[in-house]
Amino acid sequence: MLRWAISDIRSVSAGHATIREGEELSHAIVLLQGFMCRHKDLSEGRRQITEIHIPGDFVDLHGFTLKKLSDSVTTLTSCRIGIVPHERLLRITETHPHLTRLLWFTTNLDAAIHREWVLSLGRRPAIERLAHLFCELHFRLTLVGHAPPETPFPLPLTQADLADCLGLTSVHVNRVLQELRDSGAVEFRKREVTIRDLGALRALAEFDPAYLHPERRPR
Amino acid sequence: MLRWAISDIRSVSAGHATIREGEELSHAIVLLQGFMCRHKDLSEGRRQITEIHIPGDFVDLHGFTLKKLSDSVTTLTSCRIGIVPHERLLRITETHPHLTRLLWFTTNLDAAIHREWVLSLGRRPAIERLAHLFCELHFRLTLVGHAPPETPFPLPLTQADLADCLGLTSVHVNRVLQELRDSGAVEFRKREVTIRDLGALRALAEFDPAYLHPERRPR
DNA sequence: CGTGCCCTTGAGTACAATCAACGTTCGTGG
DNA sequence: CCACGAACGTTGATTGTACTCAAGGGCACG
Repeated sequence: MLRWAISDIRSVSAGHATIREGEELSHAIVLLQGFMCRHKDLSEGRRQITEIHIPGDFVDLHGFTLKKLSDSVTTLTSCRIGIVPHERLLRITETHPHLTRLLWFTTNLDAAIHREWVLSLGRRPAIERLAHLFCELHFRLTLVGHAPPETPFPLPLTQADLADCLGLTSVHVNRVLQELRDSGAVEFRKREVTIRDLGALRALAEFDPAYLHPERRPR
Repeated sequence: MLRWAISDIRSVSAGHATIREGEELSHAIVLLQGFMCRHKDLSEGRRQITEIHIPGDFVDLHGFTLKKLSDSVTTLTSCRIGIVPHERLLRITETHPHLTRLLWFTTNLDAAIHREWVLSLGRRPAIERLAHLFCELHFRLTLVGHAPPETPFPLPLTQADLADCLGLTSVHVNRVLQELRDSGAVEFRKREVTIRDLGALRALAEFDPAYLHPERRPR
């Protein structure tokens, strides 16, 4: 059913600004392969990433009702994306209430992730922020089968990207990453995360996956 | 139509935890009068407010698809709230696609506000965060006719509440508030905001109301 | 085998936190 | 009506987390 909604599949290269803030949208994008991020930019090069997208995510489904985004979407790696015309989404809302609620659910999930990030940025110190981000991505990747348990999983972000997720500088991320490595909880090297002690990592981050609503996911 | 969805109207006193994290929901709440906030809590009393709700807001519409919230909702003042059973929302999604998209839109608006907060918390210094929050609330209150232009408008938060919105301590909020007052842009006293120079305030905050999508609001 | 991107380290600084005390306002009950 | 207590706001002194600036190293890719 959702497969039917995809009108086209495309490849996009890494570092490509797929959607720019303020653009008028006529279709939505499902990420099929690769990593993307949503971000907002301020003067003087200040940049804040608002979400990391992994395969399976709709990256701009909220654009179906908003029509214009107030943030941008950029590829972190080369990606394969599915194009879903708003017109087909409109038809789904007219004829498939259940599917509509499912789509609505996925945007609400994004919002729940945003709120967790607000909490991190507002109230967690740098080391907990990093730990929490690793927990979140590990959990989400596991849900879609992209993080084999107990092995390193790919996370194609630079330390500067991590800094833009966490409201830090890359210099500080570098130091905190070393702290995490020394603590034995988790390592991040060459765009790969190796979790050494998941329990310790989650405890440090006060990570509770409930906000990701794994029990209500389709498929 | 939305009026019909409300099964009951209730009064709630100030400081009342209306919804607690993890509760199973069977109805949604529209705020008719008063102020509420959504927040998440961490160990050792750390608290982060994730959104301020004003009259007209659905405070937990995302709970319709998520069923369990990962945050709590608390009244800031005494409030009048409308109860909207999920069962009626379900019926709306089955029979009124347009209205469904409208409800979906409002939850996407919440997410857009969350993203702006992520940006503030991650990349704006304290004074800009405060300025931006005042801009946001002024703009939203104006949209629903609760902030007469050019006069003080009520904002029933303590400095500690502001701190919990902005990821600061109340001590620091106090100092930054004085700075803002001295700058001539805005004053906050006795739970009232007086904007002295809206242009300067918005410039300081780099406030662009586009993310609030005023053009797509119903009513 | 350079050139650019990313990571690492060091030294000095600043913004915001903590700790602590005191002031103000307001509601309540004696 | 005044006395008291609680909640909120203000101020000062000190500390610490994270930033800035700066320089150097590793590595991949052309």
